[in-house]
Amino acid sequence: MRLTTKGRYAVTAMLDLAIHFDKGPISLAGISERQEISLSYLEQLFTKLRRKGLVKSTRGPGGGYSLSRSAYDIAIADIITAVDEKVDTTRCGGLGNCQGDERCLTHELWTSLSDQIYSFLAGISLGQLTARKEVQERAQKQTTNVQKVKPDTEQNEESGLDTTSPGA
Amino acid sequence: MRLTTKGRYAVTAMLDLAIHFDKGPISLAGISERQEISLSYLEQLFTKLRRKGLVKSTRGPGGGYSLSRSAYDIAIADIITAVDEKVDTTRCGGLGNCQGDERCLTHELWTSLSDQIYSFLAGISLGQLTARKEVQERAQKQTTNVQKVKPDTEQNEESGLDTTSPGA
DNA sequence: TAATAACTTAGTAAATTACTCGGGTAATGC
DNA sequence: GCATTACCCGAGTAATTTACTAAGTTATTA
Repeated sequence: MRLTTKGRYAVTAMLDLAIHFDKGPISLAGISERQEISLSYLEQLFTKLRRKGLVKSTRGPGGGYSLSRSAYDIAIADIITAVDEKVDTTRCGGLGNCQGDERCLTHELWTSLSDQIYSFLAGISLGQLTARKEVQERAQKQTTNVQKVKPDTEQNEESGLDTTSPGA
Repeated sequence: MRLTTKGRYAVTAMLDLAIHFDKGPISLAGISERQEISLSYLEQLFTKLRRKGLVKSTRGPGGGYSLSRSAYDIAIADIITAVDEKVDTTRCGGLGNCQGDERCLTHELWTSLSDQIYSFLAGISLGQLTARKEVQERAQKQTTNVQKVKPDTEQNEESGLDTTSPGA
């Protein structure tokens, strides 16, 4: 299976969306800040996620993205296949032409591994993840961290430079 | 987890070794022909496999490699970790510093996925694979195919050029 | 001592990944 | 209605990794 940072970023971003579901559309700029993912890269990922029907978008000021259905109806496998195209560990892409026209010695091994991974990721939903305690705690922390770095909305750049710095 | 053709080649080569275990040391040249893997690349892989103690080598004519222990005591996971270094799907390599010093939102998800994959591959031995019917059949075919291509041992290059060619 | 085959190191083309850049376009609020 | 916000889209690109080659050296056997 193709498991790269692309898939990881996509899942992280979708989880951010699921966590802030109650706050209306979530801007990519916000996700970018909280999860430290480049905005342009997020745009690419969300184009795919939208085309696969996992999210819907709202344009204009106050706009952003939201989940197209319940977080409990979106499996991690859905997200990864949406951005990574295929979940497959074989060389031949499951076609069985790994060695000339024939299957290679280990063809069946990789197909059953692929099945295994897919089942695992298909069995976990975004909703389940949001319910986990460590996820909630970390999400809380991320929100306050971002607020600390950007006190208001970067209107006056020197506002944070007091003598009593929050420091350590 | 890092699952590339490198790991796949290593498993295929080791399986070839396990299948021809009874024929004494197996040369990399033979594996290269049967499995269609570049000889130099095999040499690199077997350097790692030897250092990890999975195979032992015999130098000189008639030499080659053989499994260092029973094929039933070598798990697929052993082979892949030997050549790919790590079985891990996290970005941080399991260190937990995926986002600054902290863990990212999805850290635990990837660690449990990694565990899942590892367990699967640790539960399958080379010996189990050799026992499978389709593997045996395919191995048989590979041997005869190679013999057809190289009738004797390429001593006289023109020997195959008869008027009654074997053709289709 | 000549052939064989393991061993070793260095390098490299091709592919992929993870981005950036620059320009759109639709919706909203003043 | 016009500025702003934020989605939308495609092309390009630096860095990394993969898969592989080249060119040797060392050990063993006949």
